[in-house]
Amino acid sequence: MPELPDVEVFRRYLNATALHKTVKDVAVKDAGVLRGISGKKLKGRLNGRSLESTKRRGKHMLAGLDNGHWLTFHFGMTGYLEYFKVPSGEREHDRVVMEFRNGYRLAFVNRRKLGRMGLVEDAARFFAAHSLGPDALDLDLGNFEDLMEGRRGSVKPALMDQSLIAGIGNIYSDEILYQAGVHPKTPVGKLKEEAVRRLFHRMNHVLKMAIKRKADPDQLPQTWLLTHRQDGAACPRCGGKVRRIKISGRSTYLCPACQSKSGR
DNA sequence: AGTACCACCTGACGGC
DNA sequence: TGCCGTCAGGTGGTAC
Repeated sequence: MPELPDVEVFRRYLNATALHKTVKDVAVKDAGVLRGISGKKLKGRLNGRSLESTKRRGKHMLAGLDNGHWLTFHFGMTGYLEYFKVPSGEREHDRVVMEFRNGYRLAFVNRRKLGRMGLVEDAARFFAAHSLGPDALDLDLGNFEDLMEGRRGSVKPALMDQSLIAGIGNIYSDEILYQAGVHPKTPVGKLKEEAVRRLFHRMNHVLKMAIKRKADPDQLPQTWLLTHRQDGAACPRCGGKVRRIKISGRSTYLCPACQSKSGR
């Protein structure tokens, strides 16, 4: 699930729920998701503190504590946040749960344990340690053109390279390429100037629209490829067949009729 | 520099 | 029904 739009939705969710509340206790249900800190230490550092702000870069989210330190979240493929007072039923995938003095809890939920949480003093150093490039939504056309300039491989791996541009994953890279009419295997160097511009504009459009629709696939336009990710499905634009191919082991969906390798 | 593959995890689904 | 392989939107490390 979590690419840039999803993480942005989580960030706004935390802003709307768990800010400015004093932490009473922290339950680390699975220390395996922690990085760089033990469960005991995390607990000690959070108790009595509160979350005062949030920031996001790509798929990473940080929550600023009232002592200047940062709680870090990465959601992996199945992570999300949930704020609640009374647990409804079994909560077997909660990995870390913070409890506040008001009786509410914020759970870091992660079915597959591919997500990560940590605590750092320096946000910039954290981003650097993960080799994160600029956030996809912080770029202007000139930045984007500069990043593509001199890039060697195919365009899809470039869009997904977090050290180049942070935030775009498998799903949204396919969507951006589809809307721009560019084949995912097109070498970046072969993209016409006009195609690079289209990619930039579609990137912004897709990410912003997805955030607006809460990154909920059910609310995303039926004209998008996203809602037709199935081999043999009808392309919403031309009625041709959507195909699934593999690019470095990841499923890639495209409409071969709409997406040309020449980059047009 | 860029790509492919594996590992890390759990669960859903289709075929037999 | 049970078993098996495959697939799923994440990253990090290694090998080429």
